[in-house]
Amino acid sequence: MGTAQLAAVPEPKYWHLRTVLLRAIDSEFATGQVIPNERELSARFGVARATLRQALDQLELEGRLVRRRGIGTLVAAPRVGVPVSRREEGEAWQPVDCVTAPAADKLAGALGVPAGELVHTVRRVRVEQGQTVATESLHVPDRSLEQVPEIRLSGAALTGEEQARAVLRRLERLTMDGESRAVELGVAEAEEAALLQRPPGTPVLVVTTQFAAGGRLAALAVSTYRADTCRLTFGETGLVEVRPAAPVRTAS
Amino acid sequence: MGTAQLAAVPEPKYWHLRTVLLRAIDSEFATGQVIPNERELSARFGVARATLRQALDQLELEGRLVRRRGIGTLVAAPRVGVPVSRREEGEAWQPVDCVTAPAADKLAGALGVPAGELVHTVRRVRVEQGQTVATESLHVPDRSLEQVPEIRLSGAALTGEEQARAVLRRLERLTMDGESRAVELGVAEAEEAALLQRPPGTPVLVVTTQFAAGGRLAALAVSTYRADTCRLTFGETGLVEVRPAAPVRTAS
DNA sequence: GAGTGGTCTAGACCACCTC
DNA sequence: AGGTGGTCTAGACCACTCG
Repeated sequence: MGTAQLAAVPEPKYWHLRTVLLRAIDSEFATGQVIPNERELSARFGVARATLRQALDQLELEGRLVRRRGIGTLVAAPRVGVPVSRREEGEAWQPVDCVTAPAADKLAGALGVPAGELVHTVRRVRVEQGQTVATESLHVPDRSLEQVPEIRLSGAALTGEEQARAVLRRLERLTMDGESRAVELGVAEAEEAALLQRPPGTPVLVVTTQFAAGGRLAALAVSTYRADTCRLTFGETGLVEVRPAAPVRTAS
Repeated sequence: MGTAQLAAVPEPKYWHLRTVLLRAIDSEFATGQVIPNERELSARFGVARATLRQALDQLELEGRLVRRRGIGTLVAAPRVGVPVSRREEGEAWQPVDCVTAPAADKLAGALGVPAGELVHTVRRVRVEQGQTVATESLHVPDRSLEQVPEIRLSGAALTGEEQARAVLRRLERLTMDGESRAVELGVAEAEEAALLQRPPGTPVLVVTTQFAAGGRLAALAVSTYRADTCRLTFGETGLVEVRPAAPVRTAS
């Protein structure tokens, strides 16, 4: 008779380890507390250090652990809820600099303008609770600002940050029809990783926002949020205070 | 792909490898094409297989590669845009089953009802282009449906799927005030991973949706989307087509 | 059976931090 | 100096897929 053996295969050691460690940090450790070091844990569980690290990698991806070189591995704080919308974001984002240059092919295609068109790219960072949680490149074709009077402060050369503020102020005067967003998983490359104070390869949530004005694409923002510390929130804020602290698994 | 030199420098080998491989799959390989196997690549680049795998891990996390045991490593197709909203989702989700049980502490807390309250949990999967891209647990406290007449089809016992459809139909008749969403990174555990046809530990985008009716939380949905293949889209759909990406070719 | 990716080991050295 | 996590090696065996 057909004996269907589905669970005949034992689960990998690193996955079992993850489960054990997850229970441990949920019950025996407090946020911010340092857990035993990797060499001790691997000895205690009787596995190679690489195997233990595989389990820690998982928990770090889930935002449950933070590893600090030279320090140790800490239990992570719950993720911060970060509202994603143009409202009430004014204070959250800090302009860093701005470059104005002809658009490369790829960027021009994404903006729907001819290659070589002049585009302002504003770089901003978002700081939440004293920590940089996101960086953004906001691309604004110069033609989008044609109707908006230019802002001239002085004859002196503007710093990058001043240029950024000038572009943002002009953009604010545009009446926007709406926004369209996409969210996907990515990794931070060198420059972004540095701004986020994380090593290259750090997982990030990439939010692409299209701003429409006059039925056309007026600007494009590419924001990258630290996936380990951020929970992006959308829609009516403060609808219900309830927050599912941990992912809710079915209670069968 | 060419045998590139590894610059002996500050950045880790695996990160440099990732860059080299990324350029290669962008320029020399088509979607769906199998790249050389790990042992050959590690030999060609003069690194240990584990190091090469670290680079492939990154590219897989970015959704650029797909690894299939026994087959090889393939260049992934661009991510699918998946609209996230209650509109036009009717067809996308397929009910699987439904369990009705008293809420455990954690779930009750998330729903804002007393522990032990009767809660319907509808399990659904979302199929896009023939592939399961998401699973969802939709939690509906029975008290939310009090005002909606129960649907009685027969005296016979209903299958899980029939129960699910019944709950969904009743839920549809509620007038909703709005929805509030959060998106964060997670990993799929055993059951979810199986539904998504992926191994445990697979990165997923977890979307938590709160449905409000009458100023109260009427239902809570926890949806997990495959992070490797999905790009979640919000807001006005079809505003402008987003997708800078790279030239897409397909292997025959 | 041959080839693939997945897991695991037991080391080694490095970069970073604190004392 | 001593401890931590980060990187890297050179193997080994396993699970899966295919011809």
